[in-house]
Amino acid sequence: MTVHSASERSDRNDKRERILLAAERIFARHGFFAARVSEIAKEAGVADGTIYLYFKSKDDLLISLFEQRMTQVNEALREAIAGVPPKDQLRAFIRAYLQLVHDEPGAAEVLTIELRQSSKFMKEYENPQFIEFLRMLGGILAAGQERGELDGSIPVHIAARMIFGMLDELALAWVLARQPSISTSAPGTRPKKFDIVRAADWVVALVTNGLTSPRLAGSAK
Amino acid sequence: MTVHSASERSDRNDKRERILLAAERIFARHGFFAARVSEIAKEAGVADGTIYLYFKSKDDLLISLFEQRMTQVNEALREAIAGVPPKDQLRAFIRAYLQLVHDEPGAAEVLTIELRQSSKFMKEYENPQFIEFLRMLGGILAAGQERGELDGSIPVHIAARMIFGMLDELALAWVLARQPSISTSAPGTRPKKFDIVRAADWVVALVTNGLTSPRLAGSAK
Amino acid sequence: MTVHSASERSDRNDKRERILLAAERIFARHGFFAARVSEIAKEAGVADGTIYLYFKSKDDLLISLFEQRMTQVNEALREAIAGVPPKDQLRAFIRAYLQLVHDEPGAAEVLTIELRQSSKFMKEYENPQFIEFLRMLGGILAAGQERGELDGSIPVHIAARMIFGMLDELALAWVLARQPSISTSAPGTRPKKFDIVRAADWVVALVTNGLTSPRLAGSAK
Amino acid sequence: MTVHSASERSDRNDKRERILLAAERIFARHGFFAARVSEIAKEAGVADGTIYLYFKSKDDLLISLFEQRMTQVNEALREAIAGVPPKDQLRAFIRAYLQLVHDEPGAAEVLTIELRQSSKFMKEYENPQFIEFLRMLGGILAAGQERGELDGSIPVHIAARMIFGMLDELALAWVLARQPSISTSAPGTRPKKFDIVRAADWVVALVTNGLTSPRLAGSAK
DNA sequence: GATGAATGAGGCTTCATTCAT
DNA sequence: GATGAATGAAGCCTCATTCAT
Repeated sequence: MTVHSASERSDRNDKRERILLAAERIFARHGFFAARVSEIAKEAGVADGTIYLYFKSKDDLLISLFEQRMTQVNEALREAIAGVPPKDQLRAFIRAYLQLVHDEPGAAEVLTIELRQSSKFMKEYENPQFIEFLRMLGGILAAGQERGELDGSIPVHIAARMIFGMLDELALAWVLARQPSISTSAPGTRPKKFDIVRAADWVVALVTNGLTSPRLAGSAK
Repeated sequence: MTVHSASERSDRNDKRERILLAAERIFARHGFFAARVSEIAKEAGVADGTIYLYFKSKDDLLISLFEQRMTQVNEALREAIAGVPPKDQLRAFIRAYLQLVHDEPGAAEVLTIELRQSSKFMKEYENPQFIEFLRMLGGILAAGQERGELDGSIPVHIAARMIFGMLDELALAWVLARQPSISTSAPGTRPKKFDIVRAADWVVALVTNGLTSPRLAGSAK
Repeated sequence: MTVHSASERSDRNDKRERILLAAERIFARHGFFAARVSEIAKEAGVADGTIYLYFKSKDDLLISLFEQRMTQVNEALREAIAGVPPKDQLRAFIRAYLQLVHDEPGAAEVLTIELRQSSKFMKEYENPQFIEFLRMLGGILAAGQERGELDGSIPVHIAARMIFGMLDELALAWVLARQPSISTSAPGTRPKKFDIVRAADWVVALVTNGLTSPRLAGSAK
Repeated sequence: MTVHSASERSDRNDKRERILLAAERIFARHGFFAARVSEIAKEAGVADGTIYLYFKSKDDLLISLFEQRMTQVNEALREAIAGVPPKDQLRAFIRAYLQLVHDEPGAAEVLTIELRQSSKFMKEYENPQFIEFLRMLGGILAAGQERGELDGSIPVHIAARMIFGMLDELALAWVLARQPSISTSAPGTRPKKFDIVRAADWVVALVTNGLTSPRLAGSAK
């Protein structure tokens, strides 16, 4: 309401956002457990105690990071499929997801690696935004089934999981492959570098037609 | 050296195996970082210090567990596809993998959740048995491509990753769904229970023919 | 300096007094160490920093509270014995003290419990108002001895301490007994509730005649 | 059962006792809150972590210290009045208590100062051994009343409290007076040194006959 | 080999105090 | 004067690892 309101609110949001960004970087670099709160504070350019003005605990910091980033992911995906013809929405969804991974590798690393990590969070905390993600993907598949375009024999929630599994594994492989590689790992052990954006077409191809050779596909059934 | 050698060696192996089994249970229950070495020792029925006679460190314990279990998995998979006609090997591989998950949920939980755990292990340590797993799966796919049965436009190592991603995600969803679950989680948030063994057919269906409705598949291309 | 001086000074005193009152309540509720400066500020309706405009530190706040309250106590006691015949002053003193405890249980709790709190305050800081309290009580006793009404074999400063000990212990027992008590303490463990004002007569009786049965008292010596 | 049992048990008890003794000294020196666990460990000649093998927390350490020392006090008092004619038990009790204070000033300091300190412990934790102490003292008084030797008009539990108050205050004054005195306190502010053992007779005198001059006592009533 | 009591480095977190607004 | 967000020092406690028995 006052002239200060806007800038104060933005200051506050700025600092909160800076801490989240710093946490993202540090979690990506060391993993949640190995990450030190003091290192996050240093990276964010704030005092250790300041983090606790914005987050209840280190755990809360990770959860907040999940929620914020997954919310952004869901919003981006929702936009990506908005106005797209139903039959092309699955392709749009997959492409948009891998594009996000490409554009925000740090976020992808945290979401991909830490998300499932440590039963701590998978068991006691059900990421509501991840649920939402699966719901959106499942909705696209269900609509396709209703239109008769997609095979109805695979339960939608299972199919959604499988597709997420593919995307997630590709994201992980890509994220790990693009590391500067600190250690002198034996050649060939690290995942080969590849174009994650281009990989979207492979996922789409697998999901829509499977791996069966097109030559055989017509006569297969 | 003595007449006791055999039994002593077997005693030694027994104890090592007991510790690994205990570690598997505790890691599955709490996750690697939250697991306490002393709890593993208690579960194994040995003293804390005894663990360090068989393993260099807690890290080494997890890595050894990975190697041992993945080696067993690879052996089981190798047996499962041995003697199977090449065109049926992919199906056999997928079925065998999910059957193993079903039979050894504790091992599956550790492999699935902790495997990607924390850059700590994915970056500094390349699980050689996991590489071998991907190589085996990739080999099946490459052979199929060479026989002209499988589409060659998707790189083999990418396709192998995608398939592993599906299997891994299904395993994770299934493992988490079967928890007794202490807390009263909101309805619908926890993955629905499903038959992981039956899910194999869905994976095979997706991988071979995709999700496109069979009616359309013929006329699609 | 300005025409506002008076009201400003009184504003200032008001705020200082509000902070002292808030501190008294919070110290009584949690004890000095467990009390948070920010909670005192909130109770007083001022900002955290404001407290430091009126007090040097948290320690200073406690000490100021002691001085202020003990000064009030001493004034009240001085008034209570003023104009009272010498031989009745001890009784008046004791009654007035326990009446004060009854009327200001919060102050009593802080004075009683925190007064001897931690060597921190008993060793490095000699509460001058407490000294004054003992001096006043000792003066009454000395006068009684001089008049031959009181036995001179017990050193005055020791007798004063003993009387204060009785009063203080009764105050403590009474203050703790009147707690709403959150926890369900085992029956009989918490001090029984009693009338602290009426207890004054018991103290007077003990101090003047001891516990020896009146029947025996005459023939005792 | 084995030859090691005895010494092992005694080793364990030794270390526990050493930690308790160290805690007693450090608590007496700085007070509970200002005392540092690491300083206690150093004083006890053990590592910081070792303390947590014997006590759950710093709080538990203080509570254990209370219980142990008060148990010893109660045992000593019970022995002191055993075999003493009922009419002399009160005197014996008082003397024994102040003798204990004299012999164990460190314990007395902790019990006296920290016992009531910090509502934390007085509100949430009712020292069962202190209850027992009051019960023993009350029992002596009740027996005296039944025999007609003591005046029955003061409730026993109140009288017990008053006597404890006297003893406690004397103990406190004596403990604080015997300090080497680090700070340069103004002369006369610190309690005068006195013989705490001799003070027992003053307490007995006050408790039995009051302060009224013996000359007047006979004609008083 | 086996034990498990002891170690002690190091992290998360709190909170009295400051100071720019 | 008043504010309250920010600071950062410092403490309690954990737990992987060691080593004397």
